[in-house]
Amino acid sequence: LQELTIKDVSTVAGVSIATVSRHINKTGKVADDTALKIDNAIEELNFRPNIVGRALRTGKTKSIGIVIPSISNPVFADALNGVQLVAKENNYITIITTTEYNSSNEEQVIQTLLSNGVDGLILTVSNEKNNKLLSKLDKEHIPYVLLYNKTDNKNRSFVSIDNKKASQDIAKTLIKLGHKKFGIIGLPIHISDRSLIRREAFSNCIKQNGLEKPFEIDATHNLENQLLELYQSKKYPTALFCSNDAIALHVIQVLRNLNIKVPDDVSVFGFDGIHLSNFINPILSTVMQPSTKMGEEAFKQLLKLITHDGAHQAIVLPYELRIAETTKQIKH
Amino acid sequence: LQELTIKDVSTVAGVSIATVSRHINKTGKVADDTALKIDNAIEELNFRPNIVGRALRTGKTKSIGIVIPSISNPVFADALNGVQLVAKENNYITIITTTEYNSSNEEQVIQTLLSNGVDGLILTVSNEKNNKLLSKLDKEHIPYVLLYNKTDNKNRSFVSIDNKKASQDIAKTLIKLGHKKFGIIGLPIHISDRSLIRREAFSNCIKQNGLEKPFEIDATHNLENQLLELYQSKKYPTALFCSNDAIALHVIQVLRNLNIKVPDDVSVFGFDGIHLSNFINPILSTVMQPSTKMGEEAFKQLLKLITHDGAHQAIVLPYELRIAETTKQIKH
DNA sequence: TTGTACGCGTTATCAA
DNA sequence: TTGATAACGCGTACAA
Repeated sequence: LQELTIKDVSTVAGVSIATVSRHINKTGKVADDTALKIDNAIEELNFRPNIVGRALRTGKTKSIGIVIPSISNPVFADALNGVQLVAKENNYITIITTTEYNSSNEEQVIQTLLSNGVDGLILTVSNEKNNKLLSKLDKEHIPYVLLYNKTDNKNRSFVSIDNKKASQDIAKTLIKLGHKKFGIIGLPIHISDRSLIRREAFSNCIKQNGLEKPFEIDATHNLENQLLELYQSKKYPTALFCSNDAIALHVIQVLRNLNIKVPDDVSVFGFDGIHLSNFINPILSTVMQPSTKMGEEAFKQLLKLITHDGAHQAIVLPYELRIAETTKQIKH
Repeated sequence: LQELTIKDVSTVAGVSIATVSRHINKTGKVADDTALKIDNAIEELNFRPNIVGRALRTGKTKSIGIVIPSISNPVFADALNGVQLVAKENNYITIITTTEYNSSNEEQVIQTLLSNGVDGLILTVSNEKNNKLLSKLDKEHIPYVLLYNKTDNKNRSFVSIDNKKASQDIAKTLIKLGHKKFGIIGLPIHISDRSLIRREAFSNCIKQNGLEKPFEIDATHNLENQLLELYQSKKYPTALFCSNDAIALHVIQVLRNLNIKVPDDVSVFGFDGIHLSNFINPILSTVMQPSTKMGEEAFKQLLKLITHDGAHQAIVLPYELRIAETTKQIKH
């Protein structure tokens, strides 16, 4: 694939490879006429420097590794877009790996990325706390930024929204609409620590308002049957908080199949603000995370860490509560 | 990031680097006890070979480059998943780049990928015909597989469905439902040759059935106003063919804002079969492409090309016509 | 301002 | 079965 080297360029231009290298990298002075000769040679041969050789020599690959649960979830796709946008501007390429929501894949993909010599990592891990892998990265001084994960560790950087506050906002909104019985549909902790944070913040807010502790459903385990069972009982929740939009869309479809009307019979709240939640009918009430912006910020912070001109940072971006059509004042 | 080398391993194991390399790559005989010593050293140091050094030496990076219009469109995200699945099995990493539907970005991202020494490419280009870049790749014998693009060139490999037949199927379905006036909403040729193929196949099928040539709308140009204008006239189409699902979802939302009922007033057909088209209400009638499978097949074919044990292949996968809830028999 | 020569980590050839 | 060493393409210290 890569036949030409700077040797070829130097031959055609009639100069040494050192001069060619200097001109390409704009390090050191090169006479105007030799610069021209080199440019012509590069043009003529259609030469592009071999990044592998450069990487071996410099110890930098100008690539970053990304670890996310899945590409298919639009939240992460949007974040990837943000990362790519800024990465491209800075001449970095991105190597994307996914864990498919299986945390035991995290180690392997990170090892693969490190082995490929990435200059840094952007990670969304299942669980930030007591994470052996992150500790290992810390110990080896490998630059990384957490995306969506939050941490209290001052020696780690992360980009996130305030999940706790957003979840409380949702609880308050639903309470204000007159709801008294709640359900939470989320992911287990070994899959997503964000889900746990959202669940607890929501649940605590409900309880602090003197209302009954929400019923909890694990979305990974036979969702349809669980919903069916729940709604066959008389005392079913009138409001459901889903810990992400993908779950919310799925829940709404299941309810529709069960002939339970949203929002007339049940209000549903999501979390993420994926574009398509805006296209469904009724439009989903949700928390709009600035995913693209989050990806951009994650890369910018990572770049600071890589180039050593930045300390660790907790970047918390604003969110927007979108109260749309899947939530409604309760009937009395 | 990568401090340890096989030199360190050889020191700890008390053998030469050549033996370590042989053992790691299972090339050449290594005595059982020295193999054990090497394994222990690798374990103890937590050594992983430096892929950059290996790549420089072997000329193979075990990486492939992917060029798609966008990560945010779930069609491509699903295809990426398929590629990653098989790539991972074969110890290849994937470098993903996007053109953001701007064909002038194609050259730059491909150059970047080649410069990074990828062993091959998977491409979805805006327009396969008269594509200078593809000709250049052909000339330089760079292995690549087209994904979603179709080609008549026997010296190129591609993975696709039969867009023409699928579009005819849609036309026939709508005709059978009694529709007589049609609209097509698509992308211009410089953005997507698939859109053109679908449009023409649909249009020709309509005309061959003695019906009026469909009205055409460019989705990239002020969609809302165009639809508003169209539906203010009396003779508006009762059936709209959108050349992909993303457009269809957008169109449905615009119609909803204009208070035009789908499917009661207008039938809408999409194309792609993204997961979320199944979650909207009404459920979208569309062509289900096996995107994940298509990604898998693209990688498998690329691997054959890379390892030289395969000829070029036209891989056409079956699709499924999903006649769901956005299409309806016309009122008389 | 330019050129020579070394080394980054690895694999592969050759000799032992 | 093992070890010494050249080479991959590049950047850079040093010499000119």
